[in-house]
Amino acid sequence: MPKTDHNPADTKNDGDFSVIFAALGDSTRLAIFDRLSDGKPRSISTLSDDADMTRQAVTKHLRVLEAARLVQNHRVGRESLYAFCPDQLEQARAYLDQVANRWESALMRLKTFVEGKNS
Amino acid sequence: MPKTDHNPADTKNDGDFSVIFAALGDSTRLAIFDRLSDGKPRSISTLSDDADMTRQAVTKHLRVLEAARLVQNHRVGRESLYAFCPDQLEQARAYLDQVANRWESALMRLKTFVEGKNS
DNA sequence: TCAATGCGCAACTTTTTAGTTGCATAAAAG
DNA sequence: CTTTTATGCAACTAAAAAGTTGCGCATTGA
Repeated sequence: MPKTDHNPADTKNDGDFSVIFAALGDSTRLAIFDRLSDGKPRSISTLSDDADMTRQAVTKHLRVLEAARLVQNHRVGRESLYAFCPDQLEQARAYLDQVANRWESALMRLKTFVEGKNS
Repeated sequence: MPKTDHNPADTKNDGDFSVIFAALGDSTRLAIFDRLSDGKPRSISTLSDDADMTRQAVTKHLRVLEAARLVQNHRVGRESLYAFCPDQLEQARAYLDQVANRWESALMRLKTFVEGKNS
């Protein structure tokens, strides 16, 4: 019932990417990430100003983004600045490209198959 | 505190994309989506075989993917077949490209600025 | 016809996530 | 030195997500 067996390298293969997508899968977090993509680091207070929720809530969202390594944090003085971090974005893009390519290949095979039958 | 005001077109702008990412933000769903990218539609039972959870749980995941329009469903006989659906994948890719481009532009501006100071 | 297969629906439990409030502390600004 | 600003931590509530079980029904195949 569960599985034939459990290949350890199997489930962790895409589990990595799902963390990135999960982090982006909340409109508040996506808005923050989007906003930080202009390269300017911002403090928690600044990011909270347009967020119609408490600063604490925003803090939690920022930590989710940080845990997914989509943003980086460094403290300067009394402020905690969050900055865009491009690495995982690239990972996500590469993964989606891979999936899209697999789909394209499937389309091509189908096309070839159909054409073969018609000729 | 909450906000200066609430621009109606503002929050819904990326809320659309967050639905896609949320759907992919679960390792079970991402694995299913990944698997279907080979173009072959599969039944719920088939997809449940490698999922180490109940068929009902898989069904729920499939409906989340369907609601995000990442997969399509059509029933044939007693089987409910789920098939890959490329449209929203393209949307997600386009969005990530856009963010990446904004980041690149920011980098370029910074580079130009620094070079300007050094000369 | 009868058993097996594939699903759907509904009710339910468990776990996570989102968000809040209250309080304490460090840094800046006056 | 006092006040304001920016943050952190902890405990808490509320709501959504993940997953289960039980049952009933339609399709398929023997």
